Amino acid sequence: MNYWLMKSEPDAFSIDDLKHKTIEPWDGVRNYQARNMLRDQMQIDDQAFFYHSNCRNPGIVGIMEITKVGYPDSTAFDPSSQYFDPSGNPENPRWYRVDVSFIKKFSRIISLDELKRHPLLQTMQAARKGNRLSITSVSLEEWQVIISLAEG
DNA sequence: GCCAACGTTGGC
DNA sequence: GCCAACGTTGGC
Repeated sequence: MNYWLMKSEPDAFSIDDLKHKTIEPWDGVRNYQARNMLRDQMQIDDQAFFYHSNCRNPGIVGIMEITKVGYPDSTAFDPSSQYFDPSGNPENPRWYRVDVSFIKKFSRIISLDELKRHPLLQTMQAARKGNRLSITSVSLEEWQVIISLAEG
């Protein structure tokens, strides 16, 4: 079982949007490192923190789970999609997505500032300065610390 | 293969 | 809106 952190801009898609859907394809990821995780590493029942980025109060807002392993992201082949990639080729898909589903929304945001300050979270990739990767892995230890912050 | 120019992410 | 920190592109 793996743990992840996945970013979304709440103006585009928030934890409250996810809450109202049974299954949601996590599409539009156009970065090779993140693609490799989507395609090769994520497994059914893995859990992921939902992170609100590029907003007034960035941070972790809840939990979701992976409900379908990586499969081609068809938005890359759809000219009407904002995620259309004109260099793409359906016979040899470049971009992948997984399906996720809502587990819970935290009663408070675990802010980026709090992640950065916590002594046990200094190793967290998502909290490092300059980090732009929209999907990062989370260790079991980091996961448990954050869960205790959210539930404490 | 190098690297300058350019584009994007995302905190602030 | 600014800009640091990347990732990508393309000339050479």
